[in-house]
Amino acid sequence: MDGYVPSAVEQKWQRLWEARGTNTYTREELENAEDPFYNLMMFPYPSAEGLHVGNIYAFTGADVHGRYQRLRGKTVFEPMGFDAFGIHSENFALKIGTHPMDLIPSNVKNFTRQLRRIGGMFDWEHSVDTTDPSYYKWTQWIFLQFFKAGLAERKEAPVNWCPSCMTVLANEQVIGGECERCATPVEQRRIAQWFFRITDYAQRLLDNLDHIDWSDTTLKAQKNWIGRSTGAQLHFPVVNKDGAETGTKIEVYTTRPDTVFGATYVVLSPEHPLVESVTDARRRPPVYAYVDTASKKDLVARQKTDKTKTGVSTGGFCRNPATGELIPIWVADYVLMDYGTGAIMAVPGHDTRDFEFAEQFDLPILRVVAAAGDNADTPLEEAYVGPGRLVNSGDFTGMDVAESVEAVTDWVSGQGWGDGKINFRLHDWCISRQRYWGPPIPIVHCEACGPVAVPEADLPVVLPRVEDFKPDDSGVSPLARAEEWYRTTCPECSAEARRETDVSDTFLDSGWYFIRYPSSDFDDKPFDSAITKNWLPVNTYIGGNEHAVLHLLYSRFITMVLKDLGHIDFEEPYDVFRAHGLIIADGAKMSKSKGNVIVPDPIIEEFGADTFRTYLMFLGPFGEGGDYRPQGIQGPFGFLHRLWDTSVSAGQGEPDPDVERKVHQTIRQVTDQLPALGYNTAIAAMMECLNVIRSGGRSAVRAEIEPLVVMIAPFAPHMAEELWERFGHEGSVFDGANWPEFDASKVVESMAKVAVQVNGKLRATISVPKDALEADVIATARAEDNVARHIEDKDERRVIHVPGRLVNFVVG
RNA sequence: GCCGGGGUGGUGAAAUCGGUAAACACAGGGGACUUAAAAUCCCCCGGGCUUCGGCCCUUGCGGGUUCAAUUCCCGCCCUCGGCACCA
Repeated sequence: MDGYVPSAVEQKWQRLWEARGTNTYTREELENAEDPFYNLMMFPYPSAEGLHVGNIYAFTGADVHGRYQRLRGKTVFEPMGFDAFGIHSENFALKIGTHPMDLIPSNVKNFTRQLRRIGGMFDWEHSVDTTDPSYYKWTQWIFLQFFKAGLAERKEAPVNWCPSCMTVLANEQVIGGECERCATPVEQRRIAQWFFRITDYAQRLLDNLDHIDWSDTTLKAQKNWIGRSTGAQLHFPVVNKDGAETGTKIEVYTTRPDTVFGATYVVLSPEHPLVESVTDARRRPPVYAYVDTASKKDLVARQKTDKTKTGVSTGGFCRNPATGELIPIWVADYVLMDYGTGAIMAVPGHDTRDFEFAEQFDLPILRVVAAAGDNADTPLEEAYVGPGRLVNSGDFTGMDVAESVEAVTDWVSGQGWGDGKINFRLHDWCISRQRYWGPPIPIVHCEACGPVAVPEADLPVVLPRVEDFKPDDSGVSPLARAEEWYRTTCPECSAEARRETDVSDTFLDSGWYFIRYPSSDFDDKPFDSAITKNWLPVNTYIGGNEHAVLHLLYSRFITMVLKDLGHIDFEEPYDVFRAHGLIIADGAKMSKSKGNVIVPDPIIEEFGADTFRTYLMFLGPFGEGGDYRPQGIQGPFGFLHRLWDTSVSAGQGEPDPDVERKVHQTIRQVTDQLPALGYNTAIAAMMECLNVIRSGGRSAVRAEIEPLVVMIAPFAPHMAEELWERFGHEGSVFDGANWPEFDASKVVESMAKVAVQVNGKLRATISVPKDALEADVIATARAEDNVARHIEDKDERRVIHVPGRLVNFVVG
């Protein structure tokens, strides 16, 4: 008998798959595919280190799903590509002094080699590389569709700026107000940037969450991120020194319009346009100084919540429209310009932030909500935000807060100084990056015509190879130094003009790649409509929850817009999304600094890809991740060896009835668990089954072992192919609906094991016929020595019988 | 602070429409086979007590509901991930 040699089997089948085109499709095959199943996984960023275990874990879990669908007879399209633009590649390239245009291709090559080695069912004929001009040509095309539809606009926005690195920093690169690399204090700068108007779609992005089948945690993350809140927008009239209205009104947004009677001051954000006009002449120096300081702070420090509140009085006043009283106007950086109207009515009695601020600056705190047991004069030790009744609130005094929001809003809008309003936390999507390594934004700036779209026929706007791509003090992209590149003529008036020198965000690259995959061989269009119709939306998308918000939200948004513009006929890109867990080592996230990074190549070398895949799927629930322990791989390794030995030595003949029952039970369980991504328990069930088949050293007949070979195929595809061939089948196990069926009549047990308890404590276990009468089961249970001992001399109060599970005697 | 996971043997974990807690596997121990080793097969493996029949305790902690709670309810603690003054 020949033994299992993983490397030989794996090389053989990887060669055969490639030669036969087992996993690749031609254009005609994609057009005509029957029962198509688009199995998508999040494409990787091809780092210089190569694939890490986390990647392999995610891809294997997704590949298992695709292979299972294929064994069920679906035509499964499972593409793989590379998300290779962006700041990570660029910083790494700068660090090692290699140009990203040289670095990325070699990383991609290495990734491809590793990906082939783990035995994924990837269609390499339909790969994408976001840095390839043939791909980003269409990323630019998408930008143009947004631009033409009025969904892309240029406006000033603050960014983090490190004066030492001379670069724009992302929020996560600012640690404690300092640059993560050089510890220089970070400043804020205002730069004109391109935005996509995702907030126009906020409500739809939220509503659709109700009818897509996604992991619950992901849905919740999206919901929170969109952050819909209902409230009201109120106007507070500004008054002059004599108390007369100036005609200017401060718009505030509040979710608690019912507490307006308790608004004892108003706060403007430092960036608010009314700051200047409401400030009293004598208060200008401190107010301007405060605004100046606030604008210099980096964006992260600006939003820190644990610092003590700062602010400055403007000396100006406005009228609380509910009480008619004059209240002061302050400026404070705890009010953010980007949310609501950039101004708030402060209700210190019932908002913790306002309370804190009022204490700090000795502003009046008024109670307008009383909890049960409190009255209008009960002093407030802290802001009260709970339920209760309105007090000190004019005609509304006495009303329950549960109804008061609506009632006050109605009153306010009747009075004409406000209206109900819905707000979203979601901001417009800033897609500009003042960086080099990304697709140039396809816009030409012309003195006369303003920003003009590059004609689609002129795409792609190729990113030029510039050797000096280091960012500098200008705060604009390194492309702004490539004069021969950016100088051009206006597509509309032919005057001298200048190209946009910002590149776009990588989330734009990854926002539509799944649409490109099946059409990746078309040069003349981003996607073919017939193929797109046949394959999209994606059936199952598997990826990490770290992308629960941004990537998934942006790709939903792009899909929605493409639908509205008539390019596609669906608006949600992924029917099913499942988040996988994180793989950790020694109870901690893998990281170089901890020295617990698992390098996959030597493991595959030693045990083979099939064992590695099976182990990764076995070590914990796929949705939750697990702890990688090097020794644990012995389990699946031994299991696959035993499965091999059992298969190659299997004889002909009738299956043993007990073994056959176990096999059918196993088919049922695995068929149940695989589509639900219950991989670890499915593998355990197969191990258990093999243990029964081999128990006492018995050898199997083929009918007993063959279903197991097919069921292990998603996990150990190479080995399954080899054994399938040795069983005498033609071609690949994955060509055809070869998944085994279980026979319900062969699953049932004739005897049931029943637990016998006395007062809930286990006293015996009995075996009774499955269809035994209740009276007989109870009689058998009562007759057990150890049961009889515990119930004699006692009152029997109740007997509980759960058929097939237990009998419980309640005595006392 | 808020949102979302999660806390079960020496270890990774299973079992959550309430019904025998610890399946499967790793590590460990014992045995069979072998000249030997590997492989394979069999047995033990949460803690304590035991007259070897069993008994008691045990799913982060404290309460509760129930004949019965890892599972449901209330109040805590710890931990991981995400968000962070969102008015």
